Amino acid sequence: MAARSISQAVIKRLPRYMRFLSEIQAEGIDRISSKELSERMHVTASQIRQDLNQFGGFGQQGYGYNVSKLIVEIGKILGLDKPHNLIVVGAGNLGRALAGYSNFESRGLYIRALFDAAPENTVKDVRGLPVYGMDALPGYLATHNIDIAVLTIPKDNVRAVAYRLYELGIRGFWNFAHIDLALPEDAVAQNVHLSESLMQLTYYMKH
Amino acid sequence: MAARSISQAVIKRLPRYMRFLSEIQAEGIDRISSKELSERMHVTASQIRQDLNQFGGFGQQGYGYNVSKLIVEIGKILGLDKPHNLIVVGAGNLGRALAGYSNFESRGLYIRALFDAAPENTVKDVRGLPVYGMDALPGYLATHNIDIAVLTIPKDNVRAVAYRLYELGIRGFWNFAHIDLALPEDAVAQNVHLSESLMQLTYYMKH
DNA sequence: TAGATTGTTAATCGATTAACAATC
DNA sequence: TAGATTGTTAATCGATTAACAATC
Repeated sequence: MAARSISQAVIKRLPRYMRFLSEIQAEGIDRISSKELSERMHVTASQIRQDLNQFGGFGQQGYGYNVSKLIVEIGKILGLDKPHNLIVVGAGNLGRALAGYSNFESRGLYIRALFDAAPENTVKDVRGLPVYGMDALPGYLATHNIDIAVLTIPKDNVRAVAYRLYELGIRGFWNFAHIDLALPEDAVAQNVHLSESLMQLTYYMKH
Repeated sequence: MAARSISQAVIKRLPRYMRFLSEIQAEGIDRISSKELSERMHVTASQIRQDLNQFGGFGQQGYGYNVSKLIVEIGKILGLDKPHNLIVVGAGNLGRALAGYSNFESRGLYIRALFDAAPENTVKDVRGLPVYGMDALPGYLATHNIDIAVLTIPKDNVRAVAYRLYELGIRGFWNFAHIDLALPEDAVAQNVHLSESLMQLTYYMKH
């Protein structure tokens, strides 16, 4: 489908289109023009058309875009047309918070289990999900089709754990430790730096 | 200090400079050239010099940059030269996870209390922080110098709660609900959309 | 058909990189 | 002083916006 070299700016915007289109769909609207969408999203209509056309002509002249179709198409682009199975490594508050996001499932993203160095410390389970010790990882990954690991463990352990998971076949890493995780070519890491977001807030409060 | 209209791209990078410089400082290094820093951060030396010079000449020809000084200067730009007091509204897993980030304090960001619609459900407290009911907000904010609210409550309540907090004097909002929070001119919201980050990951896994 | 709105090219704007004179 | 590296201007690159012909 998508030609090589779609800019990162466009890819960042795609999930945002998804969110707004889902809201619009939930309102029972099934047709929208780039102009209407641009007003809701506070971007230019030109940008919307330009972005979507990187992937193909999803609209229709004189009509606009079909909301349901667009959701499906953007979903395909984002790799959401097939389900993903995830594990959370690190069952602290953050790991449990992410495991509890039930709305991931509406996008085909299923969190299947949590792993923790001290699973016995986990007082309450999250949505009935199992919590295992780290030594259970090889066995679990050998028998379950997991493709993404959510890393919510302390910074110092991340590289080692990620490498171990890579060896066990995981190729997608959603990393919340305060480190830029670098991995072999065939793996992908998305590093989330929450504190950097907070510092942007303090910047804008000052200026 | 900073002239108007520093680009958003630069502001996003500033906290990242902070993180790397702190690491470098922790290694006992107190002097670094833009070239060395660029190799660590995987950006161009040109960009580093260009970015820093938007705010003033922090370096010295033939020498480079003093790490400690640079940390202080970027801290000033980011508004971290004065402490910020925060409350977390929504004491679920995510709220408790953020309240537990002890390393915010090294940047002068102090989480002082949590608030929740059902505070009695909070089994374990976080680092000894108090958890209050929502009706305690006016009294608490009248007697404590809080300037940032961390919103970790369900999407449907966010706008109403944010407006209430705004009326009680809060001007900084770090919002984790799946919504773009819009506020009056004199307030600032930083919206964190975790699921959008996950969808970027699935995109890159597919392509 | 006339009106609306896309797809797409061209123009503009902004951000990044390169280059080098200034200077420590 | 000579060497190193910044600060800063100029060149390049890329992303956004404007405009309009194509077409539903």
